[in-house]
Amino acid sequence: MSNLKVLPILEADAGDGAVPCCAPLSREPLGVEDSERIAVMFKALGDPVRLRLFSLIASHEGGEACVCDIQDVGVSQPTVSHHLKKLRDAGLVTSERRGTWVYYKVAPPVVAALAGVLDLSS
Amino acid sequence: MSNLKVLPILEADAGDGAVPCCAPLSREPLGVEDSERIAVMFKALGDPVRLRLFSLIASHEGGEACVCDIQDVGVSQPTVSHHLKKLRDAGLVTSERRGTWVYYKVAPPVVAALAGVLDLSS
DNA sequence: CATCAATATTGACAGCCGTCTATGTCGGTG
DNA sequence: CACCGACATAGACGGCTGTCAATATTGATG
Repeated sequence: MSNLKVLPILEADAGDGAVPCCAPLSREPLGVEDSERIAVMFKALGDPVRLRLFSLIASHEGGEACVCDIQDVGVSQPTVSHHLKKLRDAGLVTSERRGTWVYYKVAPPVVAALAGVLDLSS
Repeated sequence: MSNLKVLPILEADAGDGAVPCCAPLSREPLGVEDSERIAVMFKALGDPVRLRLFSLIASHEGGEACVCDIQDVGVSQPTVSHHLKKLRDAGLVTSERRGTWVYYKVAPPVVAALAGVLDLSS
């Protein structure tokens, strides 16, 4: 059995605990290119509102959430939309329109990548 | 045996894989307070130069590095110093003066906290 | 004490970022 | 087609951030 768990969202997607993006932080220093790519993800999570939005999406039933479910974070609706766009541009979430509503969910490869950076692969 | 590894730096420090700071991102939404505290860490890692500096410290022999060992990241010396201060203010690293040199190392509780946020505790 | 090497601090400046209001777009409904 | 609700985009604005050159501080060394 696997003692190693990542996000539930990921478990349904792939059984590998492999590092999909780059070397772990603690093994060898990040190259310039890797650091730029990964910093984009950390930067996106580096705002309290965005972190809460991401958390709300990740913890929502089914691993996805409608904007209307998560938009009560203390800022205006356009600001929420702006932050969700940033999360999407950073590759952390994906969005899909279904009728009137837009659903966001955590992008599967991403959290695995972050986990890999923190050295969880072995 | 433990299938679960965190940073080597941490392994020597504590055997627990417990969550030291807050609920994992994927289980329940982060509170306002938690999100602000954790966002500080992500934000500090959200700059390519700081991420490289952190990686250089984490991957350096003994888990610590002198500034002179890691300051070749393409920016001026004051800028390196500025970034190291930011990492320290974010609680990601600690610094210690030994003679002429200043040594930085990864703050043990921190990476465990980040790992906890990404849900690696169970 | 004078000097040097390693690191930190200060001050300045351009550019990015988070926020808002106003407005646009798109789908559903009558 | 007209209207409404959900969400996105545009534009503006104040504040923060990354960078540098210049200077200060701190410890070792002669």
